[in-house]
Amino acid sequence: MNAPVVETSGERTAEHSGGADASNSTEKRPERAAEHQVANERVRDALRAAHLYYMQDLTMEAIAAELHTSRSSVSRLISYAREAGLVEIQVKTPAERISTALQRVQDKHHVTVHVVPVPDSANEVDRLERVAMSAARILGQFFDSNMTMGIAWGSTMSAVSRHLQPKVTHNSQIVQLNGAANTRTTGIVYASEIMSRFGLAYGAYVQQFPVPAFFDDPATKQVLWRERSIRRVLDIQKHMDVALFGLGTPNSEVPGHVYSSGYLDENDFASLAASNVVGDVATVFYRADGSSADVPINSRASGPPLDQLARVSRRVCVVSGKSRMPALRGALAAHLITDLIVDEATVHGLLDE
Amino acid sequence: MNAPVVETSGERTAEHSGGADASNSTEKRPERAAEHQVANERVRDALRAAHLYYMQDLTMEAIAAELHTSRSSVSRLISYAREAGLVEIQVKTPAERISTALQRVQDKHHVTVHVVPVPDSANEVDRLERVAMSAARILGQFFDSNMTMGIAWGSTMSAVSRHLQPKVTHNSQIVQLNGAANTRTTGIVYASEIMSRFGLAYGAYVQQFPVPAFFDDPATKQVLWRERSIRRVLDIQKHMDVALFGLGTPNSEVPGHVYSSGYLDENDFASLAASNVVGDVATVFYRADGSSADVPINSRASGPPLDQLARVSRRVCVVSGKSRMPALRGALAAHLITDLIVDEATVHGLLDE
DNA sequence: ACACAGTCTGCACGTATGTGCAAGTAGCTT
DNA sequence: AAGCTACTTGCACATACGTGCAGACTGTGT
Repeated sequence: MNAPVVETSGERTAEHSGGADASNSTEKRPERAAEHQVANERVRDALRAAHLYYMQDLTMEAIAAELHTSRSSVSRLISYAREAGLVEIQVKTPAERISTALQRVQDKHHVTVHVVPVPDSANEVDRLERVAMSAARILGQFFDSNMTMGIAWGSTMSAVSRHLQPKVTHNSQIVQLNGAANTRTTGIVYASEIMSRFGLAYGAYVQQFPVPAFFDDPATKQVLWRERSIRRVLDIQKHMDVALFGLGTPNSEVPGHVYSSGYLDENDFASLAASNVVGDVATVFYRADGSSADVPINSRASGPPLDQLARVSRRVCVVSGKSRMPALRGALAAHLITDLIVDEATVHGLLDE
Repeated sequence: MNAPVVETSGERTAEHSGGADASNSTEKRPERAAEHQVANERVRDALRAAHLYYMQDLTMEAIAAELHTSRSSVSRLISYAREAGLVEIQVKTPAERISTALQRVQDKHHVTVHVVPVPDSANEVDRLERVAMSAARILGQFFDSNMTMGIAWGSTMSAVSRHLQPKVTHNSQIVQLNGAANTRTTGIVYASEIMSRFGLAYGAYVQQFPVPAFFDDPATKQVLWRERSIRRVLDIQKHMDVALFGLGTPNSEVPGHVYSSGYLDENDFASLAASNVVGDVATVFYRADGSSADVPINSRASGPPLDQLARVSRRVCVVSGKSRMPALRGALAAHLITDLIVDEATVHGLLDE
């Protein structure tokens, strides 16, 4: 009932041991019940151990004595508690520690900036990895029971998905914002993997969106968008509470997934250049001033129009690397972002205006 | 500007090193500024270290390299970050883990119960200490900027105050709910110490309440209550956002402070017995059914009437030890509590109804 | 009943973190 | 400028924690 479910065809990622699996769901078979009981006790003990450890500052040795077990088991219980999201750790930045320059940026764009410290020496890959890890942990604060989160999968989201902190939620769902298929693959495996990880971490239903990232013919999109199965997903997208996305940029050394995997051809790139495009969110392109109207490719894009996106109440953007700065400025201009998770160096670039 | 301030006469507790002190506040002397700068940098580094440690899972060794310092300094920075409340750790209990019996109690009394695990073998003193520690950490979630918290000091509150987790708040205040003076001492030192610790932990202003715990003559109270200086405090009490209190009980092996320190004489005890009193909150007594009308001593008590208390939006009660069970039942009957922090054994007793 | 696979446990060891101490540093006083 | 105090730093050691491994245990299939 609470296990994550992946709808629509698509491979299911192999899961880590211990996770409840929704498949084979003949319910209430006796072993299942016993298994459930055992898992329950484990959670019980983990919760108790975590409480004693984090709230009462006991050492694991002392906790072991109280639980009549070994210290190493306690260590494992507490690890489990953390992994299962029973323990939540936040680092809070007091308001007065925010530089006035950053404050000005925040006020101007109505955005909350979460700065991720990364040494200047780090390469782009490490940088992304670390921003993604921080983002994954911050995200838990934005998502809760009864909510819908839309995800614009891509290389940044893939990194985020690999570091998600589990959190128990009920009646929540994850919806894919843009299609994944291209001329070479159906893209479903890649996108599905990302989506599944989100679903698994939050115990949320996953709504996939089985369409190409870009249509060849806008008319096809128009037609398909009238299908009820597709409209159902579009409708969920329209009502999402949180949108999570990275930024694509045509000029990065580490180009977004969309720019490097056969989604676009030479004509397309020429067209983007002609329209002065600086970036995209979920396959929808925009210019430096934030405008996205009259960019030809957008009529073939599978992602939500930017003005629709801007109506979502929380819009979380994860950005790493200075090469995405133009894209970031454009996204801010378009008011696409309410919460920005970004590495230190990129923020500094942003402040020089 | 943000330093805690203790108003009204009363000794100031010696503070730990490093704490900003509000005394001698000739502002903007150059050393102060320099000192401030240094403290600022420390917070900056601590924040960064904490971020790298808790959000990015780096080892202290790695963080030391990034910060160009030694591993031991990083260890100290992270300790500092925790002590200063820059890091917040919560252990969350998923809803489905709450037993149905407890759920019933919660629903019946409109109360959220926070169960503190304590081994049955623990003695009353340890028990109190551990409940207090948990309470202190949970409390941070209830109190924030622009809020007023009322505190009914006593032995439980004293224990809580010793374990408070600092949290940065602005424009918040702590108000004392009942007087402290008795026939033997002014009680100010003891109460002031508790209050100060709260003020220090949250950076809140402290409003003391310099009256006796119990008046000899109700008329004196009536008169004093008309004084503007007193009415100012009473007014603050009336508008508090959070009330925090323990429970007194006449029949405990570890009696509440109020019962053991010369606040009451033999006649008083006889009177309490005659009225079938089972407990008190902030010097105001009540019976098993929660009623407090016509308990003679209440007209001489310095704490807020219970019906006034019950109008506060969040009312946090900390209880440890089965001996307080009758007092707890009474307090629940009187709807005095919205959040109950209590040890496991006592909860179990509560469930047997 | 037996063998097998999967899981859990405690031990022993290795790694990571906490802390007393001596030396160093900065600001203040004389 | 010297001397003082209060504080910070890194080292070396002490403690606490994480984890591979072998044995115990549980449930399953033959």
